Amino acid sequence: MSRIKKIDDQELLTRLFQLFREYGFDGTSLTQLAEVSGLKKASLYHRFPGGKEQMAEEVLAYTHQWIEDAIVGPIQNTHSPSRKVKVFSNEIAQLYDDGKKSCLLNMLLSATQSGSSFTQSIRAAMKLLLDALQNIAEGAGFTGKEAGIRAEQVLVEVQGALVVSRGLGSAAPFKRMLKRLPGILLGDE
Amino acid sequence: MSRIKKIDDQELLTRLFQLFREYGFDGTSLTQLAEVSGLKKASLYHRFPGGKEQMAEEVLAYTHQWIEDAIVGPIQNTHSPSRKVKVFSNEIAQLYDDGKKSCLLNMLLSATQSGSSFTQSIRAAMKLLLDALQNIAEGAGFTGKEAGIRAEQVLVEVQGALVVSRGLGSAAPFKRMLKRLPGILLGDE
DNA sequence: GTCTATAATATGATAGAC
DNA sequence: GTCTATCATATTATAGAC
Repeated sequence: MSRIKKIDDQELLTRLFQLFREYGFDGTSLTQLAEVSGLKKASLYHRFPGGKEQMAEEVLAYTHQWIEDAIVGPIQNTHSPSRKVKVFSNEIAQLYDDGKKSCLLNMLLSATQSGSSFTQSIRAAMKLLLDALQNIAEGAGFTGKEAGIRAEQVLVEVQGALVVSRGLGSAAPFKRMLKRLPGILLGDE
Repeated sequence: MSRIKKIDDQELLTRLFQLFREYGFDGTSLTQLAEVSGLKKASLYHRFPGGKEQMAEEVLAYTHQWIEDAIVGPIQNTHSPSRKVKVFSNEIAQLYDDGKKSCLLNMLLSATQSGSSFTQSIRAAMKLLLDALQNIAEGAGFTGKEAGIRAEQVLVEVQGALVVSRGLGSAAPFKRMLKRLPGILLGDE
């Protein structure tokens, strides 16, 4: 009971991710992080010598990877623009549990330690999403510039719908937002 | 130097508001709250016997009042729908400093203590905003139901633009969002 | 109404055994 | 790689003087 990992890196990051995205950086304590991971604090420090800040950074890196694997890749491998929109919608509906769960990027944006490296990672993740969305709009016939603006509008709608749905305690705004996405990205208003 | 207030209630709440909206509930400490208010911790507890939680609650109540005074009222006293949109846009552009500052409602949505009364106040504030926005859309000729949906979309766009603008470190998404508002509320797409 | 002083607890973090 | 035990500090909060 010592030289083998009680929990593998991916499962560990998944658990930490869930805490950070629910309570944010300052709202999440080491005690909580230890509880959900099934590890003692000292063991967490063995895995993350940089402490809580490193945990959040790695969770952000993990999220970046998730965007590439679940969004960017599948969209690239899909030909029809309208099916690309479906791929995107389905993935975020699952990730955010139909608007009931919040976005890690928004939650970590508030962090007190935010002066550090979170800012970069959040920006990079958003840009990754914007690129994928712009790809869709360009496939639908929009010029690069116009496609970029529509991609931005979609990211705005997604983030906003998450805030409003949680604020109102209703999944309805998130679901209505999903219905607007094809019109924005494919231009069929 | 004892029986008179060093800082009046309104100015005090304004200072606390700025802290909570920048760092959120868990990210804001009593030390910080004491610093910005110019009061010692014990004095803060004299003004807010319920401690930090009461401070946040009263800041939320103060925000509710602000919405009524700066948004709901002026919109009711404006006749042209297109001018109502301008009133709304100008007020939020100022409140959020063109997208550089975050929304208190979003920040307190994350609070650990959120199980308590924040949830209600946040919901009430959002509903107040939705009513004002729906008023605009109805004035522009939309039916109650359609006006409600457009009001919701505007709230979503505002909240989302704040997240994206802060995430990307650019005011551009917020400004582009402002330009979309007339089209959504007045229907001139 | 504000202050100094202090308490009680929680927090992020480390030392060292196994 | 994980654990128990512990530390130093920061946090929320209170007592009591002026």
